[in-house]
Amino acid sequence: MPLMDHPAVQKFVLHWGEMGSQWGVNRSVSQIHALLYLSDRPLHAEEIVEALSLARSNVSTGLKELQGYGIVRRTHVPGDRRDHFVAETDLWEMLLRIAAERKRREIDPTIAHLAELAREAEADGALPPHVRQRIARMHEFIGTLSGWYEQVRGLPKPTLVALMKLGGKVARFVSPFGRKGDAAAD
Amino acid sequence: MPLMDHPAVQKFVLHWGEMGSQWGVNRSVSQIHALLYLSDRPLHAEEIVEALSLARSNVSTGLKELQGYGIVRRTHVPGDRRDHFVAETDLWEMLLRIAAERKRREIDPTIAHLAELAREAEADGALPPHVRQRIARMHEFIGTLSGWYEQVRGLPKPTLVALMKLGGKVARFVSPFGRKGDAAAD
DNA sequence: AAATTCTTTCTGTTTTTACTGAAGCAAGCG
DNA sequence: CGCTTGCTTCAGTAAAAACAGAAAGAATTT
Repeated sequence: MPLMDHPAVQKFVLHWGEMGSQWGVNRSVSQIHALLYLSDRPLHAEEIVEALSLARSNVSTGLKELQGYGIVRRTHVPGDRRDHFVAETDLWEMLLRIAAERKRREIDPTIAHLAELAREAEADGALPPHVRQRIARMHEFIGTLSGWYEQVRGLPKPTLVALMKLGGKVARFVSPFGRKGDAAAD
Repeated sequence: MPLMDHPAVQKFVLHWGEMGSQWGVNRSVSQIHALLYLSDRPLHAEEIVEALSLARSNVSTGLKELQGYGIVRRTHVPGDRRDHFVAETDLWEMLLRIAAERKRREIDPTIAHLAELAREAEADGALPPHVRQRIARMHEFIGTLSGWYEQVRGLPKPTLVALMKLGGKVARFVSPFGRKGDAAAD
C-alpha cells in the first residue's frame, strides 16, 4: 500500500509543502522531503513522481536541492540500477544542517557585504554618522548570531537537547555583572 | 540630501530586499524596512515612495505588514497630518518580534496541525507504525523548540547578549563531564 | 559498441506572486 | 457642508517562479 494512500501522510506532506513555501523553499522540494521523511525505505525518483504527481525533471531538481542541504542522501539498493533516496530522520541533525546551509548561502554573504559596506561607510565623509553606526551595528549583530551558531552547532546532541529543555533557566548561570561560573542550581 | 543618494544606503536597502525575499518576505516590504532602519527620523509614505520608486498603494501595504510584525510603528509629527513611520532600531528587539510573529503565523498552526494528525494517526490502524512515530517525533520536536523560544524571549536583553557571547560554553553547565566537541577549551 | 535504462539539462508554458493606477473612503479644513 | 489631503482597497497587469515535456547525456548491460 503506497504511503500517500494514508490520509495522515497526505496531510503531512501537503502541510510541509506549505510550510516550506512560507520560508522560501520551493513547495515541491519540501513535499519530496516530507515524503522521504515518512518513508522507512529508500525511494527512487519514479516512486516520488507517482506519489506526488510531479514531473520527473522536477523531482530530479528537487532531490538535488535536498542533497545540497545535506538532509537527503543517495543510496543504492542491491540489484537496482536506479538511485534511491533517504531523508535524515534525526530532527536535530536535520535542523542543524538546514541552518548550516542557509547560513552558508545567505548569512555569510550578508556579513561579507556588510563588512564591505562598513568599510565604504568609513571612507565616505558625506555619509551621516547615524547611518554608519546602524550599518556597523547590524554587521556586529549578525556576526554575533553567526558566531553563536558556529559554537552551538558543534555541541553533542544530548547537550543540545538538555540545554533546550533547560530553556530560560540557563539564564541563572549568567548575571549581568557577575562571574560566568556562578552556577546556582536550585 | 535624501538618504538614498548615499551609495551605502542604496546598497544596504537593495541587499536587505534580496535577503527578505530569500526568507519569504516580499522584497518591497524588506526594502521599506531597511530604509526606515537607516533613517534617524520618521518618514511619511510619500517619502518612501520617492526613495524606493514604489507605488503609493504598495508602500501602504508594506507598512501595514511591517507594523504587523511589530518592527515599525506609526508616529505623528506635530503640524503634519500625514502618518509617519519609524523602525525599531534595537536589533534584538527586532529579531525577537519577527520570530514571535512568524511563530504565531506559521509555527503555532503547524503544531496544532501535527497534534491533530497525531491523534488521527493514533486511531488509524492501517497506518504503518513508523509513520505514526515520525509524525509524533516531529510534533514533539517542534513543540520543544517552540517552548524554548517562549522561555528565551522573556529574558532581559543583557542576559540574552551574555548568553550569546558565552556561545557553546553554556554547555559546561549541563554536561559537566564534557564530551567530544564540547566547549572544553577556554 | 549498440541498445536499454536512468538521470539531468533546457526551453516554453502555466501558475503564482507582486505591483501599479484607479477608485473609494475617511478625516480635517475653509 | 463641500473641498482638499491622505490612506486603503480593489482589479487588472506585469514580473517572477515553478513546472512539464522534450531532448540530451551517462551509465550499464548485452
